[in-house]
Amino acid sequence: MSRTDDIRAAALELFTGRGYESTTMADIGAAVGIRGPSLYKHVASKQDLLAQIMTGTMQDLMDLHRTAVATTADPTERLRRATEAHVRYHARHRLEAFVGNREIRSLEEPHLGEVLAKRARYEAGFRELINTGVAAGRFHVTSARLASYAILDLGMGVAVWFREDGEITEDAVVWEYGEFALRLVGATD
Amino acid sequence: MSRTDDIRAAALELFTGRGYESTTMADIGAAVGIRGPSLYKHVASKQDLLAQIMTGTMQDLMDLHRTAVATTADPTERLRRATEAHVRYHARHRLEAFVGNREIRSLEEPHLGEVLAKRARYEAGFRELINTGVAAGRFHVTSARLASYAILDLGMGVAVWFREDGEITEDAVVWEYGEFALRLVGATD
DNA sequence: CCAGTTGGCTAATGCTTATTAGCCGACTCT
DNA sequence: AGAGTCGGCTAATAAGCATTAGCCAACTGG
Repeated sequence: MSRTDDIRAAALELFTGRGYESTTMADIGAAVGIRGPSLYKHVASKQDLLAQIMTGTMQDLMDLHRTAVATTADPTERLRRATEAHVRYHARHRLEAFVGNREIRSLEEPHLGEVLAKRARYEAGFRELINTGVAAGRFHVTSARLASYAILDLGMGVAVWFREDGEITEDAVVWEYGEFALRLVGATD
Repeated sequence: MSRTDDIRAAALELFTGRGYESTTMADIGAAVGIRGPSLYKHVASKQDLLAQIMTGTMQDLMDLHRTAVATTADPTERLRRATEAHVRYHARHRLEAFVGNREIRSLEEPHLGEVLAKRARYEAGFRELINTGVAAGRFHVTSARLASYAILDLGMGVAVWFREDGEITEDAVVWEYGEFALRLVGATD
């Protein structure tokens, strides 16, 4: 763990707690025991710190989604695994996910476009999963788009309220939310 | 009342689009055709503008919730109506709801405490609704807390993606999300 | 043992910002 | 008409901020 990693971790925590705009380079420096200007010996800029968090988060989510969906063709099982991966990431990396969702407005080009494109593809993946299930007569929803929005939003919510030391474990949330997703789409098993 | 309301509306729109911290008084002034400093002839401060939005939003939500739940004792119907009110508010007043959720970090005391307290009571209302249904054997969930988080998060999501001129109408979202909520808690009707 | 690099520091630079002061024209009421 | 208020304006105030410049001590590798 290098100093640079410490800085990234401190920035992540501060961005989560008070937001990108309200976090100063001096704050980040103080969190790792140095002065604000010294940070520039390790990172390019404050904006770069944000960009790293955002692009890394979307990349991780995409990778997990692909892996989750790769090993079965059954619509119900695919949706369950995709939802579980989604929720598990939002519980386990709640700071990254929280910042990734909340601070898009502070991300500048060219990273903004990249992240938005990745996000659109991620959403499309869920919608397709649901559409396939509906076409196969396994899911029963009026609008696949609404259902996919709903499932994705559930995960984002997890990043907001989940606590590692809370009374609900990560596994409990993952399992229950997987169930919620299947109930949502009216899966017949 | 014209000017002051125009200013509040402009501030709401700008806070939604670029966030509280990134919105300047000059921006808000420009949106209503005057200079930044002139705003102080109508409002006390930028922070006051935010506080009005936040407290007003929570108050409206609480009122709607109480009304929705008042006219029936059936657990399923109560949860459906509460969810519909929740979702309808988030669709119809998406800017208020969006800012209300996203900018809590920028709200200062004493308004912060007030808003957090109201929000806690609002959440407790939903949890109680679900607990009652579970106790009556009408709902089937492992954790009422998880289910209430899930339903509330769905509404917040609506405020993010809903568009008045989109292809999905407010009524469609309200109805479908009401169904989602009942499916989520495994309501037996 | 010394040249170079690394990673700190303080001071300066060049903004941007909320808010206040103080001025003034236009309208209102008597 | 004239006193007062209303609602603009520009200029000043007093910060706060990201980033750069330039300095220096400690390590490091040959």
